[in-house]
Amino acid sequence: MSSPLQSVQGMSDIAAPDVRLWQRLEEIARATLARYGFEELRTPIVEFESVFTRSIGSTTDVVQKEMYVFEKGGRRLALRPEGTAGVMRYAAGLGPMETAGARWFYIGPMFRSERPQAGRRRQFHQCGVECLEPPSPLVDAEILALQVDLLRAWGLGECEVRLSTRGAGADAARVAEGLRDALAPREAELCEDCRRRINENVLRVLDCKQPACRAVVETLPEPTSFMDETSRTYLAQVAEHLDDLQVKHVRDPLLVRGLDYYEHTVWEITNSALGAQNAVAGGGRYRMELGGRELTGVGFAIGLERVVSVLQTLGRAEELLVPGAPLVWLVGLGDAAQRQNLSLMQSLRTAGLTCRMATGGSMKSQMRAANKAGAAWAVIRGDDELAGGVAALKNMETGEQANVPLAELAGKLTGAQK
RNA sequence: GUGGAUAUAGCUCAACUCGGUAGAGCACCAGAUUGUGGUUCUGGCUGUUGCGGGUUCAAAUCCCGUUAUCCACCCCA
Repeated sequence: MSSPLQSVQGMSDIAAPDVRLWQRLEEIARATLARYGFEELRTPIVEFESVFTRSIGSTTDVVQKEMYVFEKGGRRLALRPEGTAGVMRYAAGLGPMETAGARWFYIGPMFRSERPQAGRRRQFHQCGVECLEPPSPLVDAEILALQVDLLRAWGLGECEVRLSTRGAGADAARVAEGLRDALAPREAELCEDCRRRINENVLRVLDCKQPACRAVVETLPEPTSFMDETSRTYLAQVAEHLDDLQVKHVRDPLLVRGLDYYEHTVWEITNSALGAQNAVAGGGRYRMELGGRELTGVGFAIGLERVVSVLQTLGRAEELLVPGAPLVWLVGLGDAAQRQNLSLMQSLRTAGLTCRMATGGSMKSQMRAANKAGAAWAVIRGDDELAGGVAALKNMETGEQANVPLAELAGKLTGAQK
């Protein structure tokens, strides 16, 4: 029986101290993305189901078995399983002039009903970008370089960029047909799944891990060999620009991306610090039709849980955190002092200080609380101090203590903070 | 969705194999001549053994179910 105290499977709370790392990662992301000219776009978490089925593809696993779908007021709604579809739904409602040079980014939760494991949650978080500028190898390279730049800014170590192309226009159909023809005589050698994939989604066969299937795949012609010259040239230019930008990458002709809307350049970034789910990020160029408008763009998504996981494995999470402001702890002896400390605490906060107090307990227990909270200063007041219009200010690190006139207290503390 | 492992105090774990109503460390709280934290010493508190059912005189322990967690497959970030 599920307890009302448990969170839903695969959906976890992010509490302190971890949440501080998340905040820092988001802060770094916003600063980095701003330098590339991206504006944040906050789209709803719930969309009409069709927004996803039409763009991601109704035969993909993400849509078929992983999407949270429900009905409300006779409408089929879904929790977003990824970010691009919602952004494109927004873009499709704008005029061509407004989308022409659009650069948007998003950070937020996504939902896929998969079995949780290392690096996989049912509610997970992605940071992604969408760039709707006219297709160009220059833009693709820039976006990929941005992604690598961001991963570096977060402090991830070695990441491997695998690059490929889906081909443009009719190429996708030609590749599928070419692969089917090549596979047809060898169907008997393939696993059950792959025999099904030949018709449903032939690219998936390339991705199969079964030894028998791999053996067959290795003898196949490269998918790019079925493509038009322009697709191959486009990929070569992207690779050249990446070299110019000193972004290391490897060609991986077998790279398959799961969503239907990709065309042209696609890539995936993996990190060896992760377990089986070693993809930390992915991206590519895409095209989709929504509401009678055709939209093309290039974008990426980064799995934040996986970034956090890499940083923790590498032991680099700690160094990302910036220390908080010094804490001032007010200690009061007796009801009168406690009451006046409440007001004093507020005025210190108005002066910009970070303050707390305990509402009860002996002086000893209040001092213990101050120490436990990591306070830098203790402001101590009892009857003597109240009568003298002073407070005893104690440096919790050195143990030094001196009486300070109330009027000078805030100035002294803010001065000590520098 | 499939498979394997796991679930005991706030945390990390012991007791389970060979049933006899749960222990340790850390943490927490309080004291150590009455207004001072961190170290030390002394004392104290803590559990529907995940949940539900079954077998038994007796279940943390054996059996079934269920929920969650971890890991892998599938797929993806």
